[in-house]
Amino acid sequence: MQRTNFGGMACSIARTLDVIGEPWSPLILRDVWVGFTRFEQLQADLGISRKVLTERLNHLVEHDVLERRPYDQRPRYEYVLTERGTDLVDLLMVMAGWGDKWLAGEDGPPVVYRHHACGEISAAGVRCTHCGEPMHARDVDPLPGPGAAA
Amino acid sequence: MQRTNFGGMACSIARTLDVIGEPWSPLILRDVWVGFTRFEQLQADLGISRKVLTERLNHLVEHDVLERRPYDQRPRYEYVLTERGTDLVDLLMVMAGWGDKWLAGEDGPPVVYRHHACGEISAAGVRCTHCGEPMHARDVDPLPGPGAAA
DNA sequence: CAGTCAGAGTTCCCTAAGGGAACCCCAAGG
DNA sequence: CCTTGGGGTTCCCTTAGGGAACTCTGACTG
Repeated sequence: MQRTNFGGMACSIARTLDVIGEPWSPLILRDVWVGFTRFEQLQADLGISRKVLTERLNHLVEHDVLERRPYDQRPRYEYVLTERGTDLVDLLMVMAGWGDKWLAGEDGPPVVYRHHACGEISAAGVRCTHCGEPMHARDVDPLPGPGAAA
Repeated sequence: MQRTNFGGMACSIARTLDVIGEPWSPLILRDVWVGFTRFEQLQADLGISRKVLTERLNHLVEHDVLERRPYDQRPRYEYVLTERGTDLVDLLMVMAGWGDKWLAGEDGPPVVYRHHACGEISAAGVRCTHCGEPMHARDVDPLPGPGAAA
């Protein structure tokens, strides 16, 4: 194998990258999320090579992140987020937040997010699912888990 | 250019990918985070080609995610997270959470995280920085921001 | 003080993956 | 029955990743 396969590593980050770590995959998910769900739309919006788009879509469908389904009597298909894929949008929002904070420059962020619950333009923050307090790099200790390598 | 450059897109996700979207980059950051900070350590732990490791480290240093600094009188260097880099660990924790949830299988997660604030084994969750309520794919509307393309 | 050693890269060759353009297939519609 | 448009395939070319060998540098070692 030429490109190293991360899927077999005993690391959930590596395994996640095996699913969505290839170039373009997160942008494809972003587009599907915001409503560009068809092959031609994705190709036009992203400017991606059709060959690579085909490969990525197949990969994402195989890994149950997207579902391919017909939207017409004719052989026309759209791609929609599965439950797994919908969960990945959390990751996209955190990515967008980092880019907004560190890379947006003078003009400010190109896209903002209105949160339905409070109605405000806001951003995604990371918190502990147990106690609800902020959870950042220095706030945790990584420890071997049950699935650790023998 | 052969590999498409995402940095010029009016999208913070694309811009973030321009910084850490290449293969191996997130795993390098993970390793630096948990304490593998030197060239030889990274190479041995990841099994990455030395050539590619050199390229990735330079790229991450250029983008101010890592800092290269000497740790000896001899020409020996270690890589440490900058403030930008430390912020990126949020992203890694969300990635790990997704992998734990969807890819860990029977054995459970290979690594778990103990949160200092509450002392519990926990996970990273995404919440609105404004109101503190959960913030997922269906909870937001993306809208054009001040830095939107003309 | 020549020889060795370890860390931190470079260099080179080979293969595979991305870019781009052209081509193909199929079902409707005119 | 010819065109149109969505959704891909195919082909060729270039570049990026893998892997192994090589280099450079400042200690240590006898």
